[in-house]
Amino acid sequence: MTTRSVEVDGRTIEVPRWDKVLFPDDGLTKGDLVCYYQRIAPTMLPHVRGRLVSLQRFPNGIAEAGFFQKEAPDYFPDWMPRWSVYVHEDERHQPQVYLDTAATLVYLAAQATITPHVWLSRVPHITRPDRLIFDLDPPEGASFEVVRRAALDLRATLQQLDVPAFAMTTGSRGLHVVVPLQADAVFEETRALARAIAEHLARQFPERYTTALRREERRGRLFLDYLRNAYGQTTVAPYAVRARPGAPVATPLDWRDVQRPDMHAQRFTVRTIFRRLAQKPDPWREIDRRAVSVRSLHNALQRHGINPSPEDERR
DNA sequence: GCGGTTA
DNA sequence: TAACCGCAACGCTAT
DNA sequence: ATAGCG
Ligand SMILES: [Mn+2]
Ligand SMILES: [Mn+2]
Repeated sequence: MTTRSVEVDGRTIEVPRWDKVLFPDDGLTKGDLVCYYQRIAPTMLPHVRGRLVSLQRFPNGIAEAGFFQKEAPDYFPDWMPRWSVYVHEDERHQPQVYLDTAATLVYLAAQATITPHVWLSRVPHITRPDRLIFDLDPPEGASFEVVRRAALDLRATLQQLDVPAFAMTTGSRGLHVVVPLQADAVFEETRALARAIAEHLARQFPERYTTALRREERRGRLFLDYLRNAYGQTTVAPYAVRARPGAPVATPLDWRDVQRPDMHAQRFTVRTIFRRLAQKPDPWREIDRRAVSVRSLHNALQRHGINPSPEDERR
């Protein structure tokens, strides 16, 4: 009927309901989504290859409820890469998909995966993250300007520590600030360091930032969210499409982009991202070459008197 | 989107 | 035969 | 114990 096949990496992938409109406001179809991921794959893959993925799927379009899916079902093709993952809550292992080639991205899009969310680590060392992330969203009622400022403040802090930092629009409300790591420590350690950095910045500007987990205690201040630095946690993949009107794309930025007063979380979309990439290459293309060891990060924090509180070092 | 379960 | 359903989960805090 | 939060 409306099923069409595409050829990717020498594989034939069936795309059911090729003409199904997934973004009603924009007229974007599943075919458009499939073509997007096929075209973005060369730029996107270096950032997501080997990462386990949580699928955010919308078979009936974004006007209907979607769902998340982590466990790889038996009906996914044999060639889709799977890794056995221990799930604490279930006290068992289960197969999950990790991203590998353009074909994996295209197959997931054909399954109406609008947004892949990825781990901070990669197969085979899934307990050792190669990313440290801060998630910055505007507090209730605040403008994006607050987020932009926070990202620049956080960058300044990291710069003082000689730690590389990269920024990305999330395509929804805020920004991610990302530090590339050499995957030489487990999540418990990286989360403690992220927390120490966040608490340091919140102490420096207590009227603007907070690390309080209790909502009520935040009182209009931006929450420096370090909590995603944990096993099994996912964040929106670089160059993923978001299930929102306009089909915004989570877009890696350079710091010049962040300095622009007109920057915002949904600045780039499926319809505009390739124009941007033609104008300037992927700002993150060197991110892995700049990875720092967690040991050096720890030492840099100590030199500056930024230490994990005793509570964080207990096991 | 699809497999499994229920009416 | 078709309608309906499920499909994620970590670490922490508050209750 | 369970529920809520990001
Ligand atoms: Mn489960
Ligand atoms: Mn966010």
